[in-house]
Amino acid sequence: MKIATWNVNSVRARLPRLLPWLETAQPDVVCLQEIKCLDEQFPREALEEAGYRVATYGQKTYNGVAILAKSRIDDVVRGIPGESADAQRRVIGATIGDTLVFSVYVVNGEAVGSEKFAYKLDWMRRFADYVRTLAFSEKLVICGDFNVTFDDRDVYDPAAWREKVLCSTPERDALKRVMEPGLVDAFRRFNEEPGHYTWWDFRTRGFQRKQGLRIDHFLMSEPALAATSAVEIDLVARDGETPSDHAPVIATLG
DNA sequence: ATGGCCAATTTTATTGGA
Repeated sequence: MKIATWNVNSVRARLPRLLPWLETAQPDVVCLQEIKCLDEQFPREALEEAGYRVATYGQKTYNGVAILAKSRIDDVVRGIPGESADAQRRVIGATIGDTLVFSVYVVNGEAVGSEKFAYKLDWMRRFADYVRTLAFSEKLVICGDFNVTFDDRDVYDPAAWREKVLCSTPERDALKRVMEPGLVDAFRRFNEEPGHYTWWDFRTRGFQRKQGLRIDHFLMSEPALAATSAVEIDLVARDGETPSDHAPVIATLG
């Protein structure tokens, strides 16, 4: 089974890239972030015609997450349980077969010390409290755009980014708290080398200059990790016409 | 040091992204 995560930066704008990519990559499950539309605006019919069932948690203009799957999507959880109805829509989870899958879009944070940065740390703490309640003895896959790098290997210019947003110690500590109950950065089980990125800045032509960050991750419980044979970044999907600024990441289980 | 690109809406500017 292939599970993919992709921050598509608007699902409606990206549909001309998403549909052929599904045809080529043939993922069984796709976790989308930044769909940037209401549930009723989601291109559900086109994706169902492509062979996927759809669960969305959309929001106007900003944020919004979704899960696509070729098989049944059960027990859908939208948002962090307990948060208000008008909360930013950043997480959706569901049971697919024997695996609990979450699509997560962590707050960007703008700049270290800003109001949005404080909100990011608060959101991550609330998410960590929720994650703590999940079953780590089962196959648990929490993937998405975490907007945090783990270490210098994930950063094209570590000196320039030192303690900047996406690379700061408080954010990295917040991510560690999410993982603390028993989740692993699955990508690093297969590749220890620096220079593997999942996001590149449009403005600086970062992709063409190979200047990016690794901020899209697969966090897995040990049972999920044990079933995983590969975690790969799809650079082809980031190239070409009208790409997202993020590449998809694909985990192969079983 | 600065800005650059992209998407959506508030649309011919602004906001947010990272």
